[in-house]
Amino acid sequence: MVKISDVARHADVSPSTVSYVLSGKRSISEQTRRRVLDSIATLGYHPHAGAWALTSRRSNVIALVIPLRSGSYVPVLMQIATAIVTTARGYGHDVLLLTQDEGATGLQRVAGASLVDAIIVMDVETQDVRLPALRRLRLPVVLIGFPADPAGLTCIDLDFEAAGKASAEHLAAAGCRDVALIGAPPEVYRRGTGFAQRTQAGFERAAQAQGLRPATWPCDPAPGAVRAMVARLLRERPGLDGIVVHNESALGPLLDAFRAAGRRIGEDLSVLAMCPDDLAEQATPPLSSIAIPADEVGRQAVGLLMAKLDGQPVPGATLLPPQLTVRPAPGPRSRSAAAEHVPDPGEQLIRGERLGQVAVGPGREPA
Amino acid sequence: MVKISDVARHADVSPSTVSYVLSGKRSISEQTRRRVLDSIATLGYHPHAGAWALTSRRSNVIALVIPLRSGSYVPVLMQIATAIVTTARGYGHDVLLLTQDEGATGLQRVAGASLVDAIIVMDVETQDVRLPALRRLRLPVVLIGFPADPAGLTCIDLDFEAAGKASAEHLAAAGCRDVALIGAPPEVYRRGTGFAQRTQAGFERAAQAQGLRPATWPCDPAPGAVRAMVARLLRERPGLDGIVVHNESALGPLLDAFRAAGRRIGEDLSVLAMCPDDLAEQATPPLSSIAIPADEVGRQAVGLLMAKLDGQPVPGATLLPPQLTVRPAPGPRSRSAAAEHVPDPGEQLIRGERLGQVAVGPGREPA
DNA sequence: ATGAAAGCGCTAACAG
DNA sequence: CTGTTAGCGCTTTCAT
Repeated sequence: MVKISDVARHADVSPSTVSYVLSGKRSISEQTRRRVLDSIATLGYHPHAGAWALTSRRSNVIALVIPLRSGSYVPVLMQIATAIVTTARGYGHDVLLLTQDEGATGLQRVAGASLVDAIIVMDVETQDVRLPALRRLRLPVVLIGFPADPAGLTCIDLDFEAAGKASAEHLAAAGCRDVALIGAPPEVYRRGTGFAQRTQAGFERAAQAQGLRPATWPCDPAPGAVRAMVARLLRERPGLDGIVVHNESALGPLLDAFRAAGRRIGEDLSVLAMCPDDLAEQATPPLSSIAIPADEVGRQAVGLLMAKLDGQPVPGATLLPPQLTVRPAPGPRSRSAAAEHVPDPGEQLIRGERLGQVAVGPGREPA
Repeated sequence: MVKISDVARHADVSPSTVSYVLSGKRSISEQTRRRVLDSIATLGYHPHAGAWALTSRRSNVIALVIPLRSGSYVPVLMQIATAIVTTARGYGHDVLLLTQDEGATGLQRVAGASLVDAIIVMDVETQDVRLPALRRLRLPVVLIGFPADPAGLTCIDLDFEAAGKASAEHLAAAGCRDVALIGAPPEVYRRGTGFAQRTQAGFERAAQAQGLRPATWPCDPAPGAVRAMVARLLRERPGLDGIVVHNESALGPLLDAFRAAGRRIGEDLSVLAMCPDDLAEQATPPLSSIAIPADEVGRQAVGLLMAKLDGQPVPGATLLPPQLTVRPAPGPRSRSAAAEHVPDPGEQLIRGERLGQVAVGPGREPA
C-alpha cells in the first residue's frame, strides 16, 4: 500500500507538503506542486480512508436506508437510489447501503462508529419506529417521505396531495363525473405509508370541489385480484367514467380488466396513471400520467444533506410539484377531443414543461 | 463521541483491556469483563470505524457494483442486492454501493483508499472493460455473471445454459414440436450480456437433441413491439406450439398478444417463463417457470467473498442449478394432462424441491 | 490477568 | 513557501 510518506520521499518533500497539495489549504510553489502531483500519479496514491476519517472527523460516506417490502414500485426506488449515489459521488461522498430491517439500532451503529457523516432514509412510514432514534442522532438526516409528525426533521417527496388534486382536476376537465382512485395494495394503506393517504386526500377533496363523485379503491396487483376488484367496482359504480391509477404493477392488468368488461380506454373511461413516463407511454393506448420525479428526489435529497453537513439552514419540508403529461389517445375521436381542450389556468396541467419547485434549500454545488 | 479511553476510565481498567474484551484475543477475568461490558453499554460505545480500519487493516466494508441500464429485470437485481447486504451484515460487514459508471477508476479508488476489503460486481458483460482492472486488484473479487474469459476470476450465476436445456426438455415432454425462446431486448444480445447467449445456446442445443425446431427471438418489452413481434413470429412459424419467455417485462404483453392472435395459453401454446415465482404464479393462467435464485446468488456471492478474505480457496465458477416449478393450468383439460405426465429422469424437472448445488467453496459461517 | 507504550496513515498547528 | 511534530482512536507487542 502506497502512503503519503512514500509520495513525500518520491517527490523529495515532507509529508505535510503532500497533504497540503492535496487539500489546497496553503499555497505551494508551482514547482513542488507539479512534482508532488506527478509522484502521486506515478505511484497511484490514494489517501487511506480510515486514516483520513480519523484525522478529519469526516468519513465522506453517507448511509442510504432502503425499504424491503415497500408499497413503492421497485424500479422507482432503484432510480432514486441510483440518483443518490451519482449525486453523492459528485460531492465526493460514497454511499453505504443499509436495509430497513437494521432498524434504529443499525442507524445508531453506523453513526456511533463514525462510519457515515449523514443519513438518507427512504420510504419512512407515518408512524415510523425509527423516528425517535432519527431525531436523537446528531448527524444530518434527510427523509424521503413524510411521517405524521415531521417536526424537527428534513423531509422531501413528491407532493402527492397536489398530485391527487391535479388528477381529479384533470378528470374533471376531461368531462368525467364518476371517478375512482385505484391505489396501492390494502396493506400499504393499513401500514400507513403516507404517500397513499396523501394522494387520496388530495384526490377526494379536489374531486368533490369539482362536483365529482370520488372513491378510493386499494388494489392488489395480481391479475386475478385486479379482475375481481374491477368487477366489484363496476357493479358498485356502473357509471364510472374516469380513474386514476396509482399502482404501477397493476396498470397493465387493470387496463385489460376494464377492456374485458367492455370499457374502451380513453373513450368510455378516462385513465390517468401515476407512474414513470415510460410505463405510461408504452401502455395501450398511451396514457396521460403524473410522473414520480425519481431523479429529482434523489438529487435534492443529497443536496439537502450536503447543505446540512455544511451547517447551512434547509427547509424542513420540500414538496416537488407534480408534473402532468397529457398523452392524447391516437384514435381520431379522442385525439380531436384532447386538441380542443383548453386548459383551465387553475388546472395545473402542463405538457412536457416542468413546474417551478417549492421550498428548496441553499445547497452546495457538486464538485 | 465516546471512545475507548472513556470506557476504560468508566470501568477502571486500561484501554487495552477494553480492546481485548471486545476482540476476545486474550482471557479476561469474568469480573472485569462484566464491568467493561457494562460500561460499554451504559456509555453507548462504538469503536471508531476509521481508527479500527487504520490499525486492523480491514474496513469491514465490501463494495457492491450495480448495473445502471441492465438487461436484467430490476426487481431481481434489487433482490440480489438486498440478499448481499443482509448476508454481509451477518458476517459483520457493511456494503458500499457503487454504480457501473464509476468504471475501473472507481474500483481502483475504493480499493486504493482501503475503503473496502473486497468487491462484488453484478452483471458483468462478456467483454467487460473493467476486467483487466478487476484482475489487477489485490482485493478479493466475486463477479455475478460470467465474462467470456473467466480465468483467474471468481464467478457465480444461475446456470443459464442448463436452464435453457431444461426449458427445451420441458417443452418436449409437453409434446411441443415447434418452439421459440423469446428473450431479452435486441440491445442486450448486441451488448453481449452472457446470460442471454448462454440460455440461447442451452435451449437450442437441447431442443435439437429432442428433435424440436427451435428459434430465438429477442423481444422489446413495449406492448406495441411485443404485438408486432408476435405477429411476425406467427407468420414465420404458424405451427408454433411452445415458447420459453426469458423477459419478465414482456411476459404480460406477450400472453395478451398470443391470446389476441387466437392462441390459448397452456392449450394450443405451452408457455414456460424464466422469471421470479410470484410473476409466474400471478400470470393468467399461472405458468410453469424457472426462477432466478436471487437470494441464493446474493448469499453465495458473499460467502465466496468471505472465504477469499479468509484466504480459503474457492471454486472459480459456481453455477446454481435451475429450479423448474410446474404449474398446471387450472382448466380441466390441461390439469389432467399435466397430472398424467411422468417426469423423465433426465429431464431436470422438479416440483418445489431444490436440486443440489454445484461447486461451492468452503465458506465461513455467518456470525 | 492486566498495563504501558509504540505505531497504523494522516492532518494541522507550530516553527522556521 | 516548507519541514517538524503532536495527536486522531485503536490494536498489539512488550512488560509485569
